[in-house]
Amino acid sequence: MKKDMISHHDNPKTPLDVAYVQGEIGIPLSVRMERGDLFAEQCPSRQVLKHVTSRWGVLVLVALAGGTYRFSDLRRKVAGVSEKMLAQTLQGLECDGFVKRVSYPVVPPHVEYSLTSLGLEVSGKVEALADWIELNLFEILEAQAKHSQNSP
Amino acid sequence: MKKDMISHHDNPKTPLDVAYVQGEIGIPLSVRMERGDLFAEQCPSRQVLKHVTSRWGVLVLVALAGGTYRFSDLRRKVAGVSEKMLAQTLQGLECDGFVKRVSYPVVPPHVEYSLTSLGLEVSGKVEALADWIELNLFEILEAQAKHSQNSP
DNA sequence: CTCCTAGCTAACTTTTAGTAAGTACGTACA
DNA sequence: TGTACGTACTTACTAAAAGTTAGCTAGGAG
Repeated sequence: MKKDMISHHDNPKTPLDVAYVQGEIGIPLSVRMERGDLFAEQCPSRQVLKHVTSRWGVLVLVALAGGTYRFSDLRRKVAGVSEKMLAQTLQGLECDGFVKRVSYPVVPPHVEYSLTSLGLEVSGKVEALADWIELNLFEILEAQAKHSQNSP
Repeated sequence: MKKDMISHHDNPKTPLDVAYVQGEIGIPLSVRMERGDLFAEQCPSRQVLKHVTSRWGVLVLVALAGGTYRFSDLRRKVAGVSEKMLAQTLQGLECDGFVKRVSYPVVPPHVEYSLTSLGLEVSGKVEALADWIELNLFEILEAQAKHSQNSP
């Protein structure tokens, strides 16, 4: 029976979904006027969200809100990040237009990273979230402790 | 020489870091008064951030801002999420005290999920970020396109 | 007697993150 | 002359996480 073959990956449902899978992105003005929809499975906004909210993406955006950094300085600031993941994260944010990369052709290499105006905007949102978590951390830890009492 | 043995994992530096690795969390009032520090490698705020900004965590928090949902309704709303990941995400958010789970002992099972007051607060921050991305999606897509021109 | 439902969990596969090592190349030091 | 250094990466490998599929529960409908 074929109708039992419905898998976990349901087909796209929204008009935007249909547009996305048909590769119509970037062309029609009617679509360009609409906003993204994160609840739509195929919406490219999910990729952007992924970059922004990735483990290191958040910290890099918050760090760069403080100004221009070199690669190694950024790595020191964002404690725990590996060179590979920092490079990968920065590339992701750069291709989304959030981060500007300026490379000077000298030896040893000198590369500066900073936020674009678009990046400064997301950074603000991300920083608000980060701040809230930092401020309410101990309230959260108390809630965690209370929760683990119920199911030890 | 031992000082050459500095690995990628640098030792904790901040006072909070030291407190965290020594397991002093939850006890001293002097620390309880301070806020978390996401730039500190060992700070528990990073775990909370991970739950909140996880791929499905964001979407679940935004969805639940719209009210109380059952498991399956949530799964329909958050298109693309598997049962396993939804369960895992909800458990993470529940143990951080953001989500309240109410289970009715009936067959078939009936479970309702909603935000706590703490959850409503983070949800606000997360929603602001999500909204910004949805609103500015096409500006971002333009930046992406411009970027891929430079390096095809 | 069999299937259906809702909300999971266990076993397995695929994707992603993390670790260590290597690359480039001009300068400084031995 | 050689070799060690510094910065910003990349590559190869391994550990961890996410995704997929299948199964469980127990009462009610057919």
